[in-house]
Amino acid sequence: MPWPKEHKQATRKRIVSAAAKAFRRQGIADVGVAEVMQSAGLTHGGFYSHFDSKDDLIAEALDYAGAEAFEFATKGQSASVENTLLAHASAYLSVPHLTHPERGCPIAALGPELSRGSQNVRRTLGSGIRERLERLGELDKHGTDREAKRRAAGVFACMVGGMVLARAMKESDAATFLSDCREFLSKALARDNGGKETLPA
Amino acid sequence: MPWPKEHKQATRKRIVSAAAKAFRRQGIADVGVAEVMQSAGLTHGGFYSHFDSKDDLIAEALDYAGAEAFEFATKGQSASVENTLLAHASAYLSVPHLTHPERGCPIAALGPELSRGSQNVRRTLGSGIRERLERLGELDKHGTDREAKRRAAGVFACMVGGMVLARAMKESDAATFLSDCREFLSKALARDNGGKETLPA
DNA sequence: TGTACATCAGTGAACGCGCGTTCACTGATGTAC
DNA sequence: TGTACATCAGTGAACGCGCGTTCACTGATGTAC
Repeated sequence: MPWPKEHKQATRKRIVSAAAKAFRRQGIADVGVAEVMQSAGLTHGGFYSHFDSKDDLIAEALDYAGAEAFEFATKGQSASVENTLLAHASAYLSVPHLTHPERGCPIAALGPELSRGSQNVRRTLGSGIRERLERLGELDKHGTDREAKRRAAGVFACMVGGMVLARAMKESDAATFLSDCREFLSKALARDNGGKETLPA
Repeated sequence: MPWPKEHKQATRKRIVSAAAKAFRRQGIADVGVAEVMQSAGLTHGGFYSHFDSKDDLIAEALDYAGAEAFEFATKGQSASVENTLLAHASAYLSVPHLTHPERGCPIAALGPELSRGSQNVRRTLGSGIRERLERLGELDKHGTDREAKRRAAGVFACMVGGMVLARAMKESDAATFLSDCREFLSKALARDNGGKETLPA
């Protein structure tokens, strides 16, 4: 082997990372293979020695972005607050996430575009969402499993829709809107937990 | 005037309607001017006597789609239920809406793509959302104005995100997920209204 | 230790294609006489 | 009432461009001797 075995793997990861960032910032259709490769410090010709098609890259970038976004949301939580469902949602419905789609949730940035994608992309998308819903469910185990599942669904929907809407607004309206969404969830969740989920203002 | 004055106006409306449908079904980037014109029964050459650019069409189609979707959601409400915020949200978070993006909410179908659009598109999008939030606020006037505004924000977020997520899932999971979202909102809203907002199962 | 070599990651020109847009034109229409 | 005409909605060929993809190649690398 003339090259160290980790070398190609590292390059591939650089491409996926660059794609995950560019797709979330500009949309998948508006980012070409050449642009991704340039962001990774390469030329476009080499792309097909790493991936079979742009579509393969999309699926892999989606996986990568999902993991990155989860990390981003976890880091964004106030240290003073315990790791609850509401804390997670509040970190998601935040101004840093609003202004940095390229590091944020791929569903908020690309959801409908991904839903219209290939079978391969849709599969990745579907299992990513299922996993995310399970994790959210684990953060809030009050009541029956079915109740926890419903809560996770409603909160996740509010997170994604809140971010999609906030990014669709004038920037001056967006921060207030996000704050309204957080407050709404705070009250909705407080109902089931006797107020335990309420965040400090 | 060699042609009846309503003729060109009617043709223009046919183009806008075809675009509004095609964009929501396939995404804006995947629908060409030629395809829209063909759907309207015309050839692509005539497009620029109606619009300055594809971008102008996008903004107009967005307006058209928003109005159409509101009508769609209003018609979808069960006749037995009074026209409340929850009833509106339940009609939105429905299987017909899930399976017919081409007649549904343009934000659920195209939100992020529109947010990345031109200034013109963003302006239309922003004012459409503000108007929608106001209408939702009018459906539920309990508590202070500020509380009603928060409720409208949270519910709208849950509607949009719920639909985006449901469409991103396997079809077999989507209906249950939508039902979970409706239930979540039902409980969240019941809290403020002493149960008045609860829908029959 | 030094050198010739095989490997293969990455290069860059080229391809076919579909897009948004332009433009010279055609032909259906209501009007003037 | 019938006909010649001006108008302009709609046609379809053509354009430049950027895309995803292919492919013959280059040159940096670890290995064999």
